[in-house]
Amino acid sequence: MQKIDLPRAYDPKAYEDAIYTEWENSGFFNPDNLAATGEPFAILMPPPNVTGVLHLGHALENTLMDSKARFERMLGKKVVIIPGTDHAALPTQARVENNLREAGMKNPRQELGREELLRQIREYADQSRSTILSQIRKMGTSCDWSRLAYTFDEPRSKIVNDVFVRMFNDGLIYRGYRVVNWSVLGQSTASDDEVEYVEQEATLYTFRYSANFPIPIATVLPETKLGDTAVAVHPDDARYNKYIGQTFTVDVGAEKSLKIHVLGDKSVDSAYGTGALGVTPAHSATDFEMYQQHPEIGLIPVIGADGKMTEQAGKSYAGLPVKQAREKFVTWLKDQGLLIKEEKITHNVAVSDRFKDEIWPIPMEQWFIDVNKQVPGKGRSLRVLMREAVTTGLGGDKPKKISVAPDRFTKSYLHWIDHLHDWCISRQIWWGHRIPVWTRGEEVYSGTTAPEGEGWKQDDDTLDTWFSSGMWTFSTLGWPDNADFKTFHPTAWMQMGYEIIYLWMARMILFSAYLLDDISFKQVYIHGILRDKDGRKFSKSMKNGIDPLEVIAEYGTDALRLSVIKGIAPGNDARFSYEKIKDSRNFINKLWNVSRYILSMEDKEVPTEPSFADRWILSRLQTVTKNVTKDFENDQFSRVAEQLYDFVWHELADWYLEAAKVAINPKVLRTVLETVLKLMHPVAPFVTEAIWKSMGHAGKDLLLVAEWPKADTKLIDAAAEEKFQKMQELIVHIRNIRAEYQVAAGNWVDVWAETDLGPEVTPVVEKLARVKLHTGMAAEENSIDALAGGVRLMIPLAGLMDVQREAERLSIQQAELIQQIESIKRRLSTEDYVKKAPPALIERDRSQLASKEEELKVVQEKITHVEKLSF
RNA sequence: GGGCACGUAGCUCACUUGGUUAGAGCGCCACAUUGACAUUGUGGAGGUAACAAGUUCGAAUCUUGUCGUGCCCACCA
Repeated sequence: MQKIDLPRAYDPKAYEDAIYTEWENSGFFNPDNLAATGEPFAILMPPPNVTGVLHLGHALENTLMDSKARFERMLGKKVVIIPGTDHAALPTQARVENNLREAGMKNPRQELGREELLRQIREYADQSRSTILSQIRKMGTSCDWSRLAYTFDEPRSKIVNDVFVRMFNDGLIYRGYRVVNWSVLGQSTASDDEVEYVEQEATLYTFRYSANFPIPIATVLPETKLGDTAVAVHPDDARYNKYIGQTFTVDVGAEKSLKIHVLGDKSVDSAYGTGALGVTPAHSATDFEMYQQHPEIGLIPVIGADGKMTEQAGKSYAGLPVKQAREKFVTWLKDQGLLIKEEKITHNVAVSDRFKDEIWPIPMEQWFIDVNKQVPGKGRSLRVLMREAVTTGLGGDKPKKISVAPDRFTKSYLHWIDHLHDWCISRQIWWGHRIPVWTRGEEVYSGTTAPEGEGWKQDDDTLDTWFSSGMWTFSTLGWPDNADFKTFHPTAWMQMGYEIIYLWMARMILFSAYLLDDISFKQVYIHGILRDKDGRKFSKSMKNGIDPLEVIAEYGTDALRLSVIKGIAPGNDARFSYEKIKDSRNFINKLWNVSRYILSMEDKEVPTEPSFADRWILSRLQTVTKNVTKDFENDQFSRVAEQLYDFVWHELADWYLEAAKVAINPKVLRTVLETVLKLMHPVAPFVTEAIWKSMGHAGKDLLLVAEWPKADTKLIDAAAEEKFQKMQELIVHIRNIRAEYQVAAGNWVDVWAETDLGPEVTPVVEKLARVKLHTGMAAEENSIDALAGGVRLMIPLAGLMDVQREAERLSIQQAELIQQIESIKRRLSTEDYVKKAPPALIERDRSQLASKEEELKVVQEKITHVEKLSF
């Protein structure tokens, strides 16, 4: 045996960093160094937010996109993964401000001022960014670092401004006075998608505005009622519909009176509460819509951006925090005898997903993208374009259709599109792209730079962070003139978690459709989220987080990669546990040892003819190659991992390597190993590259760019597969029959098994018997004879079941067989079955029946035998 | 309230167009052990496929209903 110079166990730490550096230095991460004839294939890395460090979800994403990219690269395509990060405007500023608050600062914006706070945020973001970039390297992602992008860098910012100006000039961006989601703590708006709902106990107050007002109403927010301008009732409600159209003047005890119009509106549920709805246009999005339909009712903002009551709420309320105003108003209602009922209910409170404070609907001037207006030159609205991109293709052009996998997410996307409101893109925070609009008196100018002349003032607001991420697929490629843009857009493949379909995917579709008249990517793969072993989300507060870097340090990157994609179904959440990582680590080690063994056999002589075992493994390898290729093409990553696991462990290692010990064929061993390494490289890049190198591949002959194997149908050998399978059955058969002889033969059993497999098989059976039937412990006593038509073995009795257990097992087996036989007989005597079922099926039944009857006979003989033994 | 999923072994999950005896990993039990690998090997136990009805020669798979679980959206006056 050749000296083995590889360690007994694979140690990832000894290889990973060096291999990554070698890949990087090879230049093959950059598509410019790949064959120019290859089909372009671009994947844009979903840019991680610079709000912190990477977690397991990022490990999953990196594994998915990198596996896909490595597969496509080996197919010969011109592959690029463009890495990048997202400045994540509001989340990042929120994170830094929250940190400052925890450190004792009351109002960071006031205390630090714009410049200093921005400096601190930038510092935090830069640090987070560099951590993230090194983590991406650790995960083995084969991205082209020369194309690194950042949503807030110079080229990206320029594109953001260009696009804004263009949309502004096209009339798609407008400034409007609307009710928006306002976070008092964050001092900024939030889009609908940035609002979470938390269930809370609250008091529902039922009251009348005044004694002369005929309709009672109910509310959990009494203080906002100081801004009511109408009451809406269902037009068919006999109790109230006589008042529709009337206007009442009511005194609400705040040194002012309110004019309340009574409106008829079909959306009012007359069965809920009092059956009437107090309309507060300024502090409810739905009431605001009602106001837009009936502008005559007016709008009275009573809560200000500072979370306190405004002057318009009345003198005695102005300046009060809302909670105090609520108490004051309720007390007043009680004193006036207007409060009819108080009851505890649970309801959903809107909360900012970043600042965690309660969201108040407040009317304000904000910037919006109009999703319903016709896009100049296209004759269709953005909403329609966003719909077309996943249904008919843009403008009915089929190649301009995005395929979403799994398809069910298309449905929820369309559902969302149908309920889409204009997108509020302005934020009142400082970290982000400043809105490129300048005003001077009544003049408004939008441009990429400040207009000429004195007295212009730039808008103070910044853009929603998704405004810039929505351009990611083309801003990274250097739209509009860069060669990359022409080569790689639309990008080939995209992946994301289902939780950002609306936030991100929708916005990418929007911008590409509007600006490029194209889709942003051809395929999108939606994945679920990783949960802990009990199905809970990973979160800081639960302290159940798993740090990918720690996993990598202990188990290696390949083990991490395998464990995150094993057992995931597209779009479904998956559970993640240390058991999975260990299992993957063990498998990586198995592959390592398989390779180590194969490499130690390199100097063995080559037999003149491949054995039936050689032909078997080569044949199986073709099937596996075919299936793995297909699964990669269809993004069935989990199945890729499973198939390779089964093949390497349970076919190659468990059967072939043992069988091959009889007649070692280094050439076949090497072919099989090389193919396996190629097939596994996309999911386990490091260990495969390490083995590849120790096979003598050097310099630029990297597995990274090795050619993907093609299944060779000439090597598919049904005869060899059948022979091998029969041999496996023979081993099982021998194991089963030895029980009959155990007493008769003492410590050793002399087993005779008939077979028509021929003399070639005999030595293999003997070899396998050592492993599978525990004959190895006394090999010299083991004897085997290759007799005509059979195999004769001496097998030790250690480890056999006791007679009683065997008897029980046999009687169960007998009962099952009888049942099965009867069921087949019953089926075969069904007229319809015989008439309608495919003939092959009936044939199968017949032969099965025969073999089962045969089996039953054997079992019954055994039972007789065991019964004798038990005396 | 509207929508989308799901319910398969103790646990986590597969089963690609309905067709042999529903599979795998973990866990459990028994056995083995200087040979590439204890990060190992060989076996075993364990399932009325949530329940019910229907379609079919045949259903885990298709239809309907019931029960249960998860998620998304809307609303919560």
